[in-house]
Amino acid sequence: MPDRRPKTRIQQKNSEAILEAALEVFSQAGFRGATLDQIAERAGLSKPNLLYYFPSKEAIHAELIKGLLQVWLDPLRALDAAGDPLAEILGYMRRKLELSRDFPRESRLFANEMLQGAPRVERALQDELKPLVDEKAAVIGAWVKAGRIAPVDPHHLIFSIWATTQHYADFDVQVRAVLGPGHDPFAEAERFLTALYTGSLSPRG
Amino acid sequence: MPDRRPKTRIQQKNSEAILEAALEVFSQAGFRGATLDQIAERAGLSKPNLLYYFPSKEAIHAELIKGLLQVWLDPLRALDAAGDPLAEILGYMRRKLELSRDFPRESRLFANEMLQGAPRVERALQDELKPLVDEKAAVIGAWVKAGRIAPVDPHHLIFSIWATTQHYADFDVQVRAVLGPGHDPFAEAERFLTALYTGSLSPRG
DNA sequence: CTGAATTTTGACTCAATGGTCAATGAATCA
DNA sequence: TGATTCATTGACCATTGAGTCAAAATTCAG
Repeated sequence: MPDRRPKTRIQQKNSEAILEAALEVFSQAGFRGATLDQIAERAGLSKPNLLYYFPSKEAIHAELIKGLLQVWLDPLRALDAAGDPLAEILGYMRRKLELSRDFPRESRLFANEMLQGAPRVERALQDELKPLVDEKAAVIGAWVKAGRIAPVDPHHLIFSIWATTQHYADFDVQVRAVLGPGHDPFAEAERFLTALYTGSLSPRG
Repeated sequence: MPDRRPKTRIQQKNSEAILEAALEVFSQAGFRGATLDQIAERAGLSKPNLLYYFPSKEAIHAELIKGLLQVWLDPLRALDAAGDPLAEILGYMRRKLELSRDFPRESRLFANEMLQGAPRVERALQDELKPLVDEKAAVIGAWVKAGRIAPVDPHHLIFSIWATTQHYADFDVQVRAVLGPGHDPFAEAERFLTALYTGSLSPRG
């Protein structure tokens, strides 16, 4: 069995192909909806060969999920208490929206996990997500207290940024069905959300 | 085989029990993740008995989906061009949030469907959702043009209401994990979203 | 070039799952 | 009460899907 760190070129290449294929399939069908055959086919491997690289379906999924939360949280980590409040929050929104645009499959994988009740990430939510969000919510809370932005609940402000940005990845079909052709949902979303938060957060609102 | 309209008391009762159980299971596990055994068990029936009432797993799911879009769109239909702009939009947000609170399983069922690429509702999105949204977007657009609310993209305003309200049903686990105990997410959300849209939509923003 | 290590696969197993069916057990109604 | 329809189920079946394994093919180091 190959080690965690792929050693040979072949292992490197095939592991990547498997994860890429698995991301595609899991994000679209959910964990139970995905089959190893689908993943193997998309990766250009036979099923037994796929199982030579990963011990189980669970393992592939776990590997995919592992990095996910980190990437998802990075933009929030970058929110700087020393910066300009509105600019920081808008910057966070923008980075999150870019994630949705550039990694929609990752977003859907995560959404699937949440819908299923987060059985495989609940721990991580408690141990990593909550502390970070609490920390940044405190930063925002301080801005509010100092009168530098309008009074809002920091936690729910963060939720609203998550919700609005991820919506464009997770509900992509719906968004496009409603807008019709000739639209760039993400570009429009950036303009709209900038206006939304600017209007709402400016002090003395 | 029983007709569409249940005739006897027994058919009435069992059909309902099946749909109720199926909603529970489908919304949590997705279509492929759900099994007839799970549904049958939850409905208190044997699997063959369940299949006496519905011809297939597909049929149960279809029946569930059928009514869904209507219920989902009702709050938007109620948005009144003759009313006060801000009050109408806030009212819509509030009704949508109540749906999320009172029917989270329906919300998740719908979200599952969207994540999967909406294979079973794409037609309905085109034929029913889009026209209605376009109509109401035009109403909001007229309010903007009249200077009665701040200039915003009506379609994306509606998207943001969908996103923020459904988030509390679909990502319930995450919301609760982050907030910790002692919170009423929906009550807090109502306050936050009211402030968000009031601050952002008030004219001369 | 040769032997060892790595990679690939055909042929399996075993459990789960959607669905069928004939037979049995209730209701119901004349 | 007896005949007829409705409801329920145990025993199946076919397929799919996760995972195994020994053997074959390929790669690679010396």
